[in-house]
This record gives sequence, C-alpha cells and structure tokens, in this order.
Amino acid sequence: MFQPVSSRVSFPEVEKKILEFWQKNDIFAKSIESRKNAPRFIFYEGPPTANGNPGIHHVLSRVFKDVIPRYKTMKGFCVPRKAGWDTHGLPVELEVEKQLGFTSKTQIEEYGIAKFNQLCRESVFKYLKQWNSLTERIGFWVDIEHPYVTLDNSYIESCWWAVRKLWDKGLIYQGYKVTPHCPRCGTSLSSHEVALGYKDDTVDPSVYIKFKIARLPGLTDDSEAEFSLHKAVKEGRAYFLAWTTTPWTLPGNTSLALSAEADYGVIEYQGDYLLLATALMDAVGLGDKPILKILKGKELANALYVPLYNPHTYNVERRRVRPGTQGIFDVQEADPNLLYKTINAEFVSMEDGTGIVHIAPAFGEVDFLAGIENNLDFVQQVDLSGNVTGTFSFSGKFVKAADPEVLKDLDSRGLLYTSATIKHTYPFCWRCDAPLVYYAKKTWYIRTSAKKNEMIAGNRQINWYPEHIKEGRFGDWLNNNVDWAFSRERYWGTPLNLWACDKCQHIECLQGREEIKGKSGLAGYTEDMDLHRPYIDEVTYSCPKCGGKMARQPEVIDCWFDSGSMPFAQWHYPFENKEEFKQSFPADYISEAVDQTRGWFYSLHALSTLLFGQPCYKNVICLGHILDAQGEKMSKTHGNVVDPWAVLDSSGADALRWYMFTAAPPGNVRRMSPDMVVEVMRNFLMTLWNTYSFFVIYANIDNFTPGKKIVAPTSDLDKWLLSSLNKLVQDVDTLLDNYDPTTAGRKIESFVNDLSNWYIRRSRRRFWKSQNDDDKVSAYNTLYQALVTLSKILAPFIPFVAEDIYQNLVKNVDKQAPESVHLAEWPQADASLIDEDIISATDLAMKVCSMGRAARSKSRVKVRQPLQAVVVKARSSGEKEMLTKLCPQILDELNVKNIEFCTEDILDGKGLACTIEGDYQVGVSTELTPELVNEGLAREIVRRLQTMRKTYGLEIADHIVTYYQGNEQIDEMMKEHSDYISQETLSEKIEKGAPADGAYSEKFKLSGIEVTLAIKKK
RNA sequence: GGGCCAUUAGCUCAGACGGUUAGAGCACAGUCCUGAUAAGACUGGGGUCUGUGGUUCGAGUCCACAAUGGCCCA
Repeated sequence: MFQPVSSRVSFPEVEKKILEFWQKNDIFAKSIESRKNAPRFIFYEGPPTANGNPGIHHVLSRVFKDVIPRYKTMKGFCVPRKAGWDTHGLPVELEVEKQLGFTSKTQIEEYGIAKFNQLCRESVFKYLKQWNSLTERIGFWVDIEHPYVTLDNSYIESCWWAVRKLWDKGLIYQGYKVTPHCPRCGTSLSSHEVALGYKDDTVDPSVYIKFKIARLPGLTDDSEAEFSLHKAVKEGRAYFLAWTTTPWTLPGNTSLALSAEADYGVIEYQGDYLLLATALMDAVGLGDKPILKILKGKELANALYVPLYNPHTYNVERRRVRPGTQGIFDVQEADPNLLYKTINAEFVSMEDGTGIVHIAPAFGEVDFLAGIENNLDFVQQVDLSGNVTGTFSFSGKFVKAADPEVLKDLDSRGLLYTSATIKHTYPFCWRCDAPLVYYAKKTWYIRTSAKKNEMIAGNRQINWYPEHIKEGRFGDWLNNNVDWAFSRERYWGTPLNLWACDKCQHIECLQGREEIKGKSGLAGYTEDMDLHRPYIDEVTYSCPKCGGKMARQPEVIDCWFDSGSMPFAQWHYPFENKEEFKQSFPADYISEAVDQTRGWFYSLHALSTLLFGQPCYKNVICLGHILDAQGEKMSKTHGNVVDPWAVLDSSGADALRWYMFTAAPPGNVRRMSPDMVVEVMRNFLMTLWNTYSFFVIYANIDNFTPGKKIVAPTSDLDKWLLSSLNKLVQDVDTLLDNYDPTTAGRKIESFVNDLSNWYIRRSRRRFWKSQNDDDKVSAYNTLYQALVTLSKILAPFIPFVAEDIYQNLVKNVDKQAPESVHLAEWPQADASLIDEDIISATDLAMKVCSMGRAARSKSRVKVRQPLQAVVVKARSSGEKEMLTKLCPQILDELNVKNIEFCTEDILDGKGLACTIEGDYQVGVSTELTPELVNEGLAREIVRRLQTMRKTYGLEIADHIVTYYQGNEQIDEMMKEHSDYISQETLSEKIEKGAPADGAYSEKFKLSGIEVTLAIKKK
C-alpha cells in the first residue's frame, strides 16, 4: 500500500514535512559523506553580504547554485558545498555611519575605530538568520554550519599570504589614481556611490580661455599667412582657445590636447590670432571670420605656450612622474620662464568645446593618464577639503567659490574669451550633496596588466553560459585590463599587510602571524589579537635596514580581493588544509549574476591567474537581473519588490524554483510577478501531482505492488511512454551536463503534460477495468516507472515534491532503497526501449485526434454520442500504417466505431464534418443509427451516475445498486448496455423501478425522455 | 560617450541549416469532456515578428543603421 495522496495539495505543507525529514535524517550531510570516496565535483559559493534582507534575486542565484550540485551528486560525484559570507567593505561602513549619523571620516576617527569596527562586525550578520532560513526554505543545500567568513583572522591571513605572493613577484606597486572625491566628507567614493549622485541640469560655468602661444613648431615665413602668424606669436598676440566647465582646475593646467587628424584654423579676432578646430568655429561664434591658415592637429603637437599660472609664482609644487614608475613623483625646480607643451590625443572630441582640450593631470582620469603618457607636469593646487592652496588671489576658497575669482583674474589679464553657463550632468556626493572633485591620490596597485595575456588565455578555457559573456562582457573587460587599485583609505576591511619604515621608507610585506612574531623590536602584537584595525595599526617593529620604526600602511584592502581569495582563503591555505585546497581547486562550477563580471568573476580570475597561473573555475552560469512585471527595477522606494517569503508561503519553494529554471533563459533579464509562480504551480506542479495522485488511488485499489509481476509492455501506449521517458532521461542528462537546466526543465514539463493528457487519459479504462490482466499490470508498471524516474530526474529541480513522490512510491515499498531520492543514483536511460517509430506515430495520432475533435465540434454532435466513422486523408501510406496501428487510441479518443482512409479530398456535407490542416484532412460521419443513439444514451447514463456517485459522497471503489425509471427506449437501452454501465459505475445490480429506501435519486431529461436514476451503496 | 544583452499575440516565452499558412502557456469569449486534475479538449478574437535600409528567387531568422528597455563601464 502507498500512502494515500489527495489530488488537493498544499505544496508549502508538503515542503515543510520534507524539510523536517531532511533535517532529522541529515540527508544533506549524507549526500556528501556517502560519496566521500567518489570523484569530486567542485562548487564555489560566491559569498553574499548578510547585512541586508535577502531578496528574490538571491533566490534566483541560489537555486541555480543548487541544481547542478544536486544533479552531480546523483551522478555519483562528491560535491562539498561550503557557504561563505562577505563581511568587509564600504557598504558595511556606510550602513554603520548612517546608523551613527556620521557624514565624514573624521567623525569615525573621533568616535574610535575600535568601536566603529565592532559595530561593523555586528552589522554584517544582522540578517544572518533571515539568510539561513531562506536558504533552507528554498532547498539550497550548502553547509551553513561551517561557512568561510572573510572577517576571520584565518581568512585575513590567507589574503595576506596572497598579497605577499604578489609582492614577491613584483606585482604590487604604489601609484596614483584619480578618484571621485567628496571634499566635504574627505573620502573617495566608489563608482556605485557616484552613480547614486548624478544630477542632470547642473549649472556650471562654460568658459573659453586663451592660452598664449610661445612657439609653434615647423613654421616658416614662406607665405604671407605664415609670416603674419609667426609675427603674432613673437609679439604674444597668438592664442590657443580651449574650453572648460571647471575654471578652478585651470591653475593646474599643464598641457593642451589636440586631435592629430583634425583641422585647426587661425583667425583674427580683435587684433589677436586665435587657433581652434575649424569644425567648431560656428559653435564658438567665430564662424564668420575668414580663416587665415589651416593646420593639422599633428603639426601643432609640441607647440609651447605660457602657463596661465606659473605654479612657482604661487608657491605650489610642480611635480613630474619618474619615468618607468607610476608612483614616484619628483618635485621640479622653480622656473620663471616655464612653458608647457601641447600634445595629440585620441580623446579630443569635435562634439563640443574648441577641439583643444585643457589638461590638468591632477584632476581627471583622462588628464592623469595623458600626464603619465606624455610626461607632463602635475600641479595639484587644491587640498583634500576642496580648498585652493598656494598664494593665488583666490587661495583658501572652496573650489566652486573660486570659479568666478579665477575668471575675474583671467579676464583682467585678457585671457578670457567668453564666459557663460551650461547645464549638464554632474556627480554630487549622495550623502552630503557636495560636488565631487576628481582628484589624484596615492593608491596601491596590483599589476594585473602584466598578466593580461595569461588572463585572456585562461578565459578561453572557461565555459560561459550564456556564451556571449566570454568574448563579450568578460572578454572585453580583460582586453582593456588596467591595474587593480586595491587599497582603500578606510577602516573595516582586511588590513593591508605592508609595513614601512618611518626613517628610510623601506617597505616590507608580511605574510602572516608567524612572520610578525619573528620580527625584532616587535611591539603591539599579542597572540590572539584581532587582526583588524585599529589593533594591527599598533604593531610595529625595527627596520632591518636602518633600525627605524616599521609601521603598517594605513589602508585596508578592497573587499573584492577578499572574495576573490576564497578558493584558498576558505581553507586558511597555505597555513592549514593544504590537501583540502588541492582537492578543491579549481572549481567545476560557479554561478552569479551578470554584474559580477567586473566583481567576483574578475577578482577570482585575476587572483587565480596571478597566484596559480590558471583559471579557478571551469563553468559559469551567469544570471540576468530580475525586474518587476512592468519592467522596472525592483527597489524598496518604488515598493515593487517581490517578497520571496510571500511567494514561498503561497506557492511553495518548488513552484518558485521551477519558475526560476524554466520561465526564462537564465542569462536574460526577466520580468516577474507572483502570479507567474502561481501559474507554474497550477500548470506544472499540479499536473505532476495529479498524475501521482491518480496512480496512488488506483494502485491502492488494485493492490498493485511494484516489481511483483513483470510483463513485457505490449500496449502501444506503454511502449510509447517508455520510449518518451527514456529519451527524456537522455535529453535531461545531456542538457544538465551542458549547464542548461532551462531547456531540460521545459522538456520535462512537456513530458509531464503528455503523460497526464495522453497516456493517463487514454489509459484510464485500463486501470479501471475489473480484470487484473497483463494489460493492467503493464499499465501500472509503466506508469510507476515513469513516476519513479520522474522523481529522480526532477530531484535537482524540485527537491521537495520529488522527495515526496520517491518516499511514497519507492522507499515505502522497498526498504533497501536509498533513504532519499537525493541519495539515489541518476537513472540510466535504456536506449533499447526507445522506439522512434512509435513516438512519431503517436505524434501523428495526436494530431489526427486534435483535428477529429475539431471536426466533431463543427458537427455539433456531442463527443459522448458515438459516431460511425472517422475519415482520414494522410500524407503517405507510411502514415496510414502508423494510424492503423494506433487506431484503437484514435477510435476511443474520438468516440467513433471505425477509421477509414481516403486519398481524395474530404468534403463537408454528405453526412461528414471535416477539418483541413496543411496536407491533412479529417472528417467524421454524422449520420446516427438507432444503435448509435442508444449507445450514446448509455454513456449519458454512465456520466449522470458518476456525477451522482460523487455528489452522494461515495468512494471511487464503492459498489452500488442502481435503479432507473424511463420509457421503453430506456428499458431497451439499459438492457442492451447493462454490462457496460455496471462496469463503469460499479453497479452490482441494475433494477428497473422505484428506488429502495435510502437511495439517492435524481431526475433528468435525456433527448426529451424523462429519466429517474437512483443509487444506493451496496 | 563606449560595451554587452533584449525587443515575436494583452502578459510570459518557443521559433536548428534562411524555405509551405509564425507557435505554446496564461488571460478573454463560446462549446465540449471529465470518478486523478484547481485540470483538459476544440473554436474564436488578438501579430506591419520594434523601425528603416540592404543581401537573396525567398528574411522573424543574415548584414548595416536607428529606436526603446536593461546591465556594466566612463
């Protein structure tokens, strides 16, 4: 006996029961333990941060993370899955700052780093409970009891080891990086934060500045034009015209950039000569001036011009990068006759401005790089609070306040061409609303670009799903690789393990606690200290070079370095678990959303390539984002967030999982609403459940015991189902091997649909009939096998329902069977059972039935009324054979007596109703004989009796006595079809006349005849 | 401003190689079927396959450009 299964089901309740079962019996642990000697399949969990509530998009990634390891486990692999938590980084700090009401870094330092970091430590696990319970509820099997945590000392130490490795390879250097900086908060902002603060329609100055030309190369006095230009240059009346929206950067100007291929024209304006791109003269309002001379941008490179402000005059340093370094800037000597040179650059646009771009290398990414490349001077006349330094007339002022002063000053010296304002998009600090300033700062770099080709080569070995990521987003990112600026001037993160001497600047990279302990003159170190700031900042020792004091560099490490270190840091490698690391590197599979191409996918790949010279993951499913039903981004402020718990409570985890797997390809953005999950539940899960329930109901009635009696399937229906089933197993196996759960799931869905709506529908009578013959046993065996196999191939997708089916159909009757479907072997497809002919024949029969039903509906004769014949025009004699073979199924489905074939067109009328589809034609004869009418009546009676049984509350297998009253035709019909009626309705007797006491009776009018029917339980 | 992806019915999605009449589910309407089914069948309405050019005997499919949306980067 199987446990009774109601057709009505609450999936959340079933799931609750299964969760308890798994927990009580430790099934997840067993699924790994039982395979510990098997080959490993390695999965890496990308660590989320638990300082926010998990959302629906986390469900998406977590179920995709789950499905492949479950599948591989069933395929015989050992798949350990260690959970992980990302715990460092700016977002955590910001959360705490918000909580404390801080707006600047100085407030943190006044408050105390120790207390601040303690709050960060608490904050990162604020939602741990929610994360763990959601993880469990959706059936994501991952070891949350023993996670790796990036804030652990052991984890930090592994990161240190990695930094040291890179240091030893010469891949770490200190350089400058232009970062968006908030002058009021005194801190750099991450790109994410910058994105939060863009404002359209920001009003800024739009000014055109004149730069006095000192020398133009290659000028001859051959022509009149050149002669007069040359003369103007000598007399100081020739200028480059450049445009800017940030006048405060002008004292930092050290070059002008021109486009090599563009044409620049010389025009006369108020007695001066101006140079600008011919293409932009109209826009600048000089379109009407005659052009005296045209020069190519490349002819104008290396021209010299007079600085607007000679920095030495204003007590500001002028520095230049030492060639071959990006980090060492040498202060240049004062030069009262200082001139700057022009350069050619590709970024010069002909869209706006003058085609001559003002370059201030200290204040912009593009400018900075141009500065390095062309060995330009760096003049940084603004401090980190955004105030102008030096002895300018506007020194001490905030940059924005300095703007008008700078213009006034330039105007007074005749260097301002025009001044207006412009509206454009500009970033502001999302916290304090101050305008951001791009500012070159010292930063520690990892020289990833040195291993660019290795990273690109490694990427070729990785399988990306979808494939376009490989050469697209990720490939592009690698091709344009720039060095990784990995230090942060912050507090809560893995401290940078670099110590520098305060006397001789000697720098050392320490790789762990052991090494620290061995240092002479060590102070501030204790055995069990927290390695975070501020404690680690206290650790000092003697400089081995000069005996000075070695103190840690103040920065912490980018938290992406943390997560990218997880392949080894999760094991505290190389300090411990060397074997464990070796066995679990590289990963076979990872899965995250597409935004991780520049995040985790990259940090893993970069570190793995730099440290181990190979990629650390082989296969990636890269997921798209989830939008709401309107295609809008989900956000708390919009109130359009889909709450995973609401969906789980109403539709259940399996419905949600199935939706995630099958509704859209994983890489696409998807629009989602809870309704869609309800649809999945009704359409797929309910259908599956009802086939399961159907089987159990009848199997229990017939005392069917699996495996007791094996008969070779003789029925075409059984052969067809087993063919489809085995093909399905093959397909799903291949598709999951190719990391495509979506297509695999859709194939299963289509199979389940056919199982329910063709196999069971067509086989109903085989289960219902009273004889327990071979045909019935074969039907039970076939359906049983289908359901059991389904439970196994569905297990990775919908682990709960699959488990429920398995427990009842397998474990319940076979105590030797594995304890859980998730400990079972993946089913082996039996290719010998796949009969392609029966599959195509059945497809054709289905098509003919579909057309036949259309024809019947056209004829307006109810399906319950048998008809004499269906006439089919097929495409070939082969098809005719197929249909002949499957003719019993077609006759039954269409409720007709005979099938006839023809080669001529079938015409409507003449007692036929027909439908045409392509080359196919199907007609049904509509003429009724008295025999057919009676048979129709009999079916009508059966239908009424069945409904009455149901209304009366009888069990399916209850036997009854049936009473009837009607006219002569009814009498005759009841006699003629009494066997049929008895069998269908389990009537032990059919009696004419008034019902016995206590019988349930109803009156009907059938074809105009009054009929009274009554039933009584036997 | 650059890169990647998407755009097929009201909604969610299928549509190898270019080839008859572009499909399914949901939703809507009508009819039918049903002792597993909250399901199913049939019919109907609903499509300038985002647009414009091009290649081709033939384009939803290939190419170019554009629009809209999403993501990432400036």
